[in-house]
Amino acid sequence: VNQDEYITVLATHPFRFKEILVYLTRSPEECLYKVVDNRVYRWIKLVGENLLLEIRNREDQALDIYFPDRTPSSMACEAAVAYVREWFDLDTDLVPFYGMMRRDDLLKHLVDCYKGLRLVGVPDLFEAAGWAIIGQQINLTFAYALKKRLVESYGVSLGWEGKHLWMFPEPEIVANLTVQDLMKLQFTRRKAEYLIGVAQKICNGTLSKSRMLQDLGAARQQLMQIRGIGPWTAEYVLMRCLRDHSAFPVQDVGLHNAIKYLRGSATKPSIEEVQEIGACWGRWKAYATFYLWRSLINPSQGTAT
DNA sequence: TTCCAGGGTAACG
DNA sequence: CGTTACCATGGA
Repeated sequence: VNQDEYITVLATHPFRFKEILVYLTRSPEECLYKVVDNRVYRWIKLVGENLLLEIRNREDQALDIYFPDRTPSSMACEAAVAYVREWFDLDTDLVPFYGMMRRDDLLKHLVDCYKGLRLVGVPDLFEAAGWAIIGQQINLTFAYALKKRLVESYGVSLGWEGKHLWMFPEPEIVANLTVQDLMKLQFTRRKAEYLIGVAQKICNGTLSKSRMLQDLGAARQQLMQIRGIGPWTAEYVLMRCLRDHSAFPVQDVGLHNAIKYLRGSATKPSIEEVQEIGACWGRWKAYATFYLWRSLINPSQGTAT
């Protein structure tokens, strides 16, 4: 391909890129990708080089990937396609998920609102685990601020057409930081220790995405044994990085709030209630959770009126 | 001012 | 063992 050419990637039906864009643009503080005129820009790391992607909608059921930075090799093109398919979960058949939603008292109102929305992933393991650790216990505003400081302090910035975008720091860099380095960015001592610890495990090969993908049950066990990774963080990584659609972060406050709003309730559900509700979602717990997160962006939709 | 945030650990009793 | 304090800041 040359710079004016592109690759078309098909998605299973139904697919709505617009819904993905709503999720991608939920925070103006996001620093790892940019959305301009309904096009998504982000650098991805390949074997020996970085590649800028521009992702555009194409009719209803497909995306076009452009390469504004340079003409990639055919191998790089394949990697880009694989990345986009994984990032936006283009290959999942959502029909059975919608069947489940329509039978579910809580979710049935959301099917028509968000039809075609995919579970947006975080394909890079360190980015996924790091983001989860950063997000523990603090509000999303502060979480995005912490991530931005980390990225702009220890990540790499790459430019194009006068603009620039950051890449999440390499685990090799973070593994060699001190707790004090991260505390300067307003990480708590604990958060700093957790993040550095996970970076070290990824560096020395103890923690590997490809190995965890071979056995998701074993992956859950391994994640939970890591200091700083409890049940919520383990399920979060399974859900967004390892693409386990049955992963279920029961402790998630966002999930609790979404259930509260949809029920028109004054109080959040107990953990036991969330377990009970989630039991009806079968192998789609992660997808159901993601759709409920989506409902928090525009809380007016989906509620009984 | 107080309380809660997309939790988890360590120190209690 | 179950329970509690603590983190560290922003927003409601």
